[in-house]
This record gives sequence, structure tokens and C-alpha cells, in this order.
Amino acid sequence: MKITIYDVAKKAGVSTATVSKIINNKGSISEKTRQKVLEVMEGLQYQPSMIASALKGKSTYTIGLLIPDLSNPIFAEYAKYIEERGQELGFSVIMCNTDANPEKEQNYISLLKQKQVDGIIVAARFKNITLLKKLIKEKFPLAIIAKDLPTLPIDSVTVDDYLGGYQVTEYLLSLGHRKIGLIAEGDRSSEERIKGYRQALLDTGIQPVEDLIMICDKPTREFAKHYAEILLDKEKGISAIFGCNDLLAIGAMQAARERGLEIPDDLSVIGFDNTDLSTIVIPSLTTVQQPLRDIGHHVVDLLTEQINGTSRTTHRVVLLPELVIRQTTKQVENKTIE
Amino acid sequence: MKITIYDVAKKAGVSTATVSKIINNKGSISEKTRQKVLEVMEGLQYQPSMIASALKGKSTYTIGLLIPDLSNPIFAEYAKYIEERGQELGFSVIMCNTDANPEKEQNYISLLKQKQVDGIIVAARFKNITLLKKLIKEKFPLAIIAKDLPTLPIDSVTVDDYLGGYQVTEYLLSLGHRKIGLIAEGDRSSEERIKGYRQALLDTGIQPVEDLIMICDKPTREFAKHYAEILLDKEKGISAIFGCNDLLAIGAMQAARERGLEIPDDLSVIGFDNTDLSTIVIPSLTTVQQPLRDIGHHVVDLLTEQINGTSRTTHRVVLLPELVIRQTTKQVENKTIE
DNA sequence: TTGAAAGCGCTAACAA
DNA sequence: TTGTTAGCGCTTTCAA
Repeated sequence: MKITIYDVAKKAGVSTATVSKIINNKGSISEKTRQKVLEVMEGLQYQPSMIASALKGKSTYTIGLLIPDLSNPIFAEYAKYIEERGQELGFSVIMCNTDANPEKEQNYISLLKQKQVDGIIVAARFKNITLLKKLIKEKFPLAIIAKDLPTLPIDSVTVDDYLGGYQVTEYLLSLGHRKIGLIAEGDRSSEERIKGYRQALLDTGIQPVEDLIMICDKPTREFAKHYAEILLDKEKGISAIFGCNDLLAIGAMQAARERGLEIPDDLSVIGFDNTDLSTIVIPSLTTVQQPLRDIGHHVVDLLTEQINGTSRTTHRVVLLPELVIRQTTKQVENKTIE
Repeated sequence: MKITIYDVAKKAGVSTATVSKIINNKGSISEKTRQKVLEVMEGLQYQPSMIASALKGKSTYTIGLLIPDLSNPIFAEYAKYIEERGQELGFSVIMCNTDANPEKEQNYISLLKQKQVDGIIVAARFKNITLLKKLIKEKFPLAIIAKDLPTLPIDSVTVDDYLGGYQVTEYLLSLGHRKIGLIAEGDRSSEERIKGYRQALLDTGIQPVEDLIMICDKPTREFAKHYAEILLDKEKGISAIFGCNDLLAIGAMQAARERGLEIPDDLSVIGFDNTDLSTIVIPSLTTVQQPLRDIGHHVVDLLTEQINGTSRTTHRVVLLPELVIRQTTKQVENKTIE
């Protein structure tokens, strides 16, 4: 038989109200009864039921996390750090893998509400914007990662992809590269990274060449290889390729190697995301690190502030990526650097 | 204001009991009232509170998942498929990242019980065996993955590592390899894989050479490279290396390449796990695939059977791994195969 | 400082 | 077929 607050109260010779106060550190209790009750709780191995307390209107100390695909390492890391921070703050997280499917999103959200979660975190690639709007209207605690919806008043944490793209390009330029190919995936993050790439070129007085920008239909290594070959075929030889994620960059490396180019001697390559892949590959990949842990911790903080009513204003947190220089980048040879 | 079963009952002109019966498809209700009530529920956008129904002793339709490290792709996949199957069966999953820390395990379990989860799934590397024993004694629904504790009566799903190791070795032998180095990590799975390796050798009439078995202190690529170098240094040249996971195998590949050996011409390499890494690397890695999805689905099934009281006997499910042949393995040259 | 009692939203016996 | 009602385990007001 599960033991309840009544058992504790009876055994300690006090009322349930007293026990409840002690559990929640409320009201004023004499040190003597407090000790007594604590002892009894210990002895009985009493665990208050969060269900009952939730029914009384208190928090469930549970949040929902909607993620498109856990098998994507980036998302898995988000999940990890969100859980980590949640745990620190006393919140459990219910994982929901949506496959970026609007219907699943719908179902999950409605389920989470039935379970009375205190708030919801949504990771990138969320499709069902209507749903988000509804939650906002209801003032349901909500925070999102990595997809800033400029038109919606939501707490969000984003990494500055624009800056990331800029940094990559700036670095390559500083190494003397002038023709820099780019291979991207067709999503919002990539767009920003491309903008940063363009801006860096412009800031150095170089007109971006559209032919050097390749958008993959799908972010696979095969596509990357394919487009890298096209880039490498162009008349005016490029000396560097920026892959908008590590996998794409690795595809480019492989394409280069297959036609006998040495990396980084004949071609510099930079990736994005600093996944495990970047250290597996040889030579190890220069790439951009997203502050995954910070991102995860930050969203949770934003969300719990809403839950606790600590915060009334909406925050858009933008975190900065960081260039991780490894072995696939090198000063350009046979060129005078101005 | 949250709308409750009372609101529905009032608006539909029936009692809450009737509404409850309709929600749960119990008792007998005239088609007319059913329709009426359903309509009202729809109109009111009524969502029953699972909290309240849980307090009445019903299920929470929530299970806990304890995993050591979500940033390990294998575990992330477990999590993904467990969530997937849970979702299909109507269960949410609360993610708990334990870092294989017995205290965290303890805290999570106690928390999960407070939240009245219906059951708990524990993934490999669980430390706190005492805790498990306690849960079993309480008949708390429990199932584990990938770590069979021969002494405990727990539903478990395991992949047959022994067979995996056997298959790898058998395949290498069939290609004519006779001296096969092995690089392993120091865990239980590896032990089994090593046993399989030994057995396959013995079955072919070859006495396993202890010097060819290397156990890494930590499962990093660096250690793997280090031990691969030692293996490659041995007087009697080996012609193949079996890395007990993909990362180790890749370390071996790199060590080989650094001393000018061609893969697979001069050395065959096989990994284990069929992670993304195995297709990134060039040549792509021959490896062993674990049926991750099956594993995930199976544990959930075992657990929910316990929860529903459908099953009273304990199951140990053993799933079979599968050799995925790619480009790092090759028939041995300059040798007559018997 | 303590306790009595109402009620959170739902379910399930039991009665009608 | 439908409704009345007593809880599930807890919190909280209010009175003592």
C-alpha cells in the first residue's frame, strides 16, 4: 500500500496540514514537531505524490520538449543539455520526437497540455506555426530554439548563423583565399550563413559570385560531393570550400581527394557544427562550434522564468558561434597577400 | 479558466459520470447522449485532465527512461525508438540522463516514482544494482536494455554481442585472414564480442593469441591508434583488425594508413555498431549493425505488457546483430585458402 | 503553532 | 441508461 500524508500525520500525531506545511516549508512550525514529522517521514519512506499536489493547482515540474529528430546529433545534444538544466532546476522533461510532422506536433502539444506540463520547449524545424500562435495567445509558457520567428513574440535562443558564416569567410580571406566555394543545405540557418559569407566578401571588396554557391536538395554527403565536383570544375579554380555543415564539408573533402587534391595544401575546407565527425576525419576539420550547452541551458532558463512568473518580457537570446581551427585550412600559396 | 468535466456535464445536461463513461468508453450510453456530449466536448475544446484521472488510481501513461548519455548516438537512437514505440502505445517518456552516476540514478528513480510513472526503462551501464533489486521486489514495472544481469529477474532486451563477435571473425576467416588483431573497450559488451572472436577462431582450429587482443583504457580513437600500432608492430604480421566499435576501428584504420598501409589491400578492418561514422570514412567501414529500432520497440513492448498486467513471466529477448559488408574488408592475398 | 475541512477534476460503485 | 456520491492525496484558508 502506498503511504500517504495521512499515514505520516497519524503516526506523528499531527494533522495533514502540519505535514504539508513542513513538506513545503510554509507557515510556522515548531522545531519540535518539524523534527518529529521529518523523522516519521524518513521512517515511513514517505514520498509525496506530485500528482495530488498538481491536482491542487501546483506545478507538475515537468516540461515538454519537441524535437524533430533525436538521431540528429545536434538535436540529441540540445536534448541532453535541456534535460541537464531542467534537472538542475527540478524539472523533468518529456521527450517528443516529431519528425517535423505538423500532425504529430499537434498531438504532442495537446497531450502535453492534458498532462499539465508547466511549459514547452520547441526545437528548430517546427512546422505548425498556428499551434505556436495559439499557445502564445493562451500565454502558455513556451520557448524555442534555433528558429527565430521574427513575427512571433516568443522567448527564443538562437545561434548567430550570420556571424558564423561571416567568421568562416573572414578567416579564409585572411588566409589569402579569394575564390571560396560554398555548399549549403536549403534551410534557414544556411541562408543566414550564406549571408554572412556574402557580407565578409563584400567587406573585403570582393563581389560574391553566385556560381560558387551551391544549395543541396538534401544535406547528404553524396550531394555535397556532387556539388563540390561542380565547384572544382569551374574554370577559375577555387582554393577553399565552406560546407554549411560538417557532413557537407566532408563530402567536399572527399570529392577533392578523389581528384588528387591534397587538403589543406590544394584546398582548404571549413565545416559547421563541430560534430564528432570533424575530429574523426583526417585531416581533422576546421569548423564552427555552436554553443550547444549554453543554448540548452538558456532556453530552459527562459522557460522556467516564464513558469515562475519571474519574467514578463520576451527575450530573444542570440549566442555566438566560435571558429575551431583544425587541419583543413591553410594559408594560400603562390599568392601575395595584401 | 480551465474547463472541466463539470462544464461539459452541465452544458450537455447530463451528469459527470455520464461524461466520464463516454470519455472512457465504459458502461452503456445511448447513442443520443453520446453524440450530444461528444459535441459539447468538441465545442468546449475539452481536454480531460490526466492528472485528476491519475489521482484516481489510473495510469499516468508516462514511463521513465534512464540513459547514461544522450550524446552517444547509440543511446540517442535507443531513446528515439523507445519514444516512438511509446507514442504508438500512448505513453509519454520522461528522459533522464544519468551520466552513469549511481546517485543521479537514485534521484531520478525516486522522482519518477513521485510522478507516478507507470514503468521505467533502464539502458545499459546502469550502476545502482541495489536500486534495481528494490524495484523488482516492489514489482515495479521495469525493463532494461543491453545489459543482461543474469542474476536478476528482469525483462531485458539484448543484442547478441557474442554472435556479433563470432560473425565478424568468421567472416574475416572466410576471407583467408588468420592473424586477426582485436581492439576492445573494457565493458561487458566487448567481453562478449571477444568471446565470440575466440570461439570463431577455435572453431576453425586456430588458437587465439592473447597478444593480439588489446583492451583500451578508454574507448577513444587515440587509444585505438596506439594499440593498433602495437598490433601492427608485432613480429608476425596481422592481416586484419576487429575494432569492437566503429570509433576504435577507425582509429585502427588511421594508424594503418599512417604507416603507409592500404586498406583493405594490406589490412582489413571491421567495426561494430554501424554508426554514421562507418559511412563517412573512406573506404567505408565494414561493421556490425545492431537492430536499434527493434531493441527500442521491444523493451517498450515488454514494459507495457507488465504495466497492463498482460504478462506475468519474465522475458529475456536476445536480438541478432547483422554484418554490414562495406569496403574495408578484402580477401587476403598471396595465401592459399584451405 | 496547529488543525478542520473544503475542494482540485476525475472515476466507479451503487442506486435509481 | 443515467445520476449520486464518495473518495484519490494533497494544499490552503480560516479558526482555534
